Amino acid sequence: MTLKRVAEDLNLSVTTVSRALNGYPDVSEATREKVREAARKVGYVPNRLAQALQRGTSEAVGIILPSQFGHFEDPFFLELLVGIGERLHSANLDLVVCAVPEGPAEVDAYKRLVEGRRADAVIIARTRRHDERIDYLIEQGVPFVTHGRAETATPIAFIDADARTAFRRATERLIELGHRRIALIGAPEELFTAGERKTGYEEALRAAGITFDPDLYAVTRLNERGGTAAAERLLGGDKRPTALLCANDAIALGALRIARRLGIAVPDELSIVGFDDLPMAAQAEPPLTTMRQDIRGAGARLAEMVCARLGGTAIADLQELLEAPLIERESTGLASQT
Amino acid sequence: MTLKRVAEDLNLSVTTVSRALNGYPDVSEATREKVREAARKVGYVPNRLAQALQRGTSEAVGIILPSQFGHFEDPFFLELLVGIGERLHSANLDLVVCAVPEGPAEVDAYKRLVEGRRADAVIIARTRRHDERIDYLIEQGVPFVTHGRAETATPIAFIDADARTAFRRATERLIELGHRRIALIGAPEELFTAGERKTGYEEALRAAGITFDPDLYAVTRLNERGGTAAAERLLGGDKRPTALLCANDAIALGALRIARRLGIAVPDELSIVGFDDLPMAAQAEPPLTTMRQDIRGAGARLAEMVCARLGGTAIADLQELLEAPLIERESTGLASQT
DNA sequence: TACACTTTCCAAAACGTTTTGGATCGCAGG
DNA sequence: CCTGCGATCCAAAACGTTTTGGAAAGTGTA
Repeated sequence: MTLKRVAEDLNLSVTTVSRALNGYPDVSEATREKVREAARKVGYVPNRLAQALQRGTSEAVGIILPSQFGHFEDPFFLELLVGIGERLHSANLDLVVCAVPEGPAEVDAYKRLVEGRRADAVIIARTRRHDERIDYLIEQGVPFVTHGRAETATPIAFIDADARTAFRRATERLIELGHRRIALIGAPEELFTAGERKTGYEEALRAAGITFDPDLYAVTRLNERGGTAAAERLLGGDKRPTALLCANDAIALGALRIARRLGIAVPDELSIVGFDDLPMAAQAEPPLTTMRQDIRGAGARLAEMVCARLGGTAIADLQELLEAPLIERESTGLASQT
Repeated sequence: MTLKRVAEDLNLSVTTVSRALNGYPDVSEATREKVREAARKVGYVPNRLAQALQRGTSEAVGIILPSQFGHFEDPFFLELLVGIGERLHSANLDLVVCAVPEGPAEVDAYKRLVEGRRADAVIIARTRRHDERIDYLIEQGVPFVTHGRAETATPIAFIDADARTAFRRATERLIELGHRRIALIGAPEELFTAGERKTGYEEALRAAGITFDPDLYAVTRLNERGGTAAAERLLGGDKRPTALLCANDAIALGALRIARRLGIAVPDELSIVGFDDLPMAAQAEPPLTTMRQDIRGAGARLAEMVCARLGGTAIADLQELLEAPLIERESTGLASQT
């Protein structure tokens, strides 16, 4: 059902019908009502493509889903996606998703998205320190917002958890509990957030006069399997840490499993801290101490920010750092006296 | 950069440029090369919206993400999404995702998608026995494929795990191991697959001359929390089952947790079986016996099917039932003699 | 009566493609 | 010289909308 057909039925011009439906003031209330009624009755729905073509915008935002993140172990992305999707939907924007293997294909996918005018703006998640996707978008002048920061020449619109502060506080708390040998299982170093987490951890150590021990630092992928691997290495050695700070709840849960397998009591012999506060964290055995991040909320905010960006809001007004408070449960406790 | 600009640069008509790029035979090889070269040099990318409008197709398929499924506990959807997305991307189709709360908003979202010509076809996941989304799409004549079957008047294109056979086999195996009191934690009954699973279970019981005991049947949501709740009920009673068949790995993991909390040894006192074979299943303590389902593969196949459907393949040729083989690990064993 | 101003409507252009239905030219065959 | 034909090219219409720049009719004012 097209505008033309509705217009013919009513013996009006398409112009008038269009303007009636779009709330222009130059159509009488009587005809506006007639038009609304007729449109409703025949089930008229505007053709998105025609609208988009005419307006020169596609009313859609794109996001790339690196397939690697699709894995079960990493529920982060779906949660973010739902947050973004819901909010965009209520703003009457479509969300175009491309799943591509991580690597050069990613930038290509963004290219197809923006150069084919399929999306007015894009969202980037899991930013890397030096991110070609961001470089490309800046160069092209495409509006975008990111979840996570990056090292860029010009400022970008982002939302991010303040992982540095969170990790500093968590480390301070562990020190307060008497821990001295605190290990960090960090994220892959190309991720911007990896540096933040490590910095926060180091700041707290330094403030307490503890020197950073490279043997107490491991890097691994952000999933449970990564956690088990790293924990095996760290806990298998002779200078075993008394506390384990994990980049992720998934990693922390993996570490918890290893501790159990090795017969290390948590929290009596080993304290473990995660990040994210997944629902599973509270149900772990013992319930996991972690830093809370509202991922779905961040997704919703990201969607709002992308709308704002499209509406012309300045980048400087679209940079948000979210607190990630420490939720103390039962996986942390006083350091053992050994 | 538009077709017109390219044409002007070359002193050709837009017609010729268009036809040159699209491989029509009525343009000389010499001009075709010139056009290709010029287009490449100025970075011409066709405007998807204009193409879509003209062709009357949007080159996109839609999928609705019920927000409820976005939850961390249920990684199913993301995996499916990645499978679908990758394959569609390589077929040069866009994937438009809407996240909406489950309920009437779902059908509305599909309406917006198809009536606004935003998608040529749609994919439905987690089908319900009586599914308004499907009814609507059939009525509208919109091509669609589903993950999961449904009770419909006319046949539909679907892909689904053969949960009935899988659950029958699993139950048979438990009976073979000496179990008599086998409980089932099923999915919410409005889901089509819930009935399939229960039927398979009942078939095996009947064949072994065991009568179905309603006290050994619980229904719960398909996530870990659902599993803990249902297991608490089933294991707390006096006529405790010796085996637990779960609709889901997530549920099974929840049940495992409850067994541990109640001090019930797995598998010595209680056998537990899941479904999906999430990566986590193999790493559970003890490693979970489960039925394997390749969700990402199903997603890819779903994408192929939707392409086939758009290409005119008959519905009858697009109905696939996938085997879900039993993977025996250490959460199952001989029935205890109590 | 003429003028200006409002209100209400509309024809036509535009967005960037694809496709239809020729038009033009050169050349071979009669 | 005319006809027919293949090889190239192109103008214009079409897809469904929004927007521009009026036009027509009504209303009050001088």
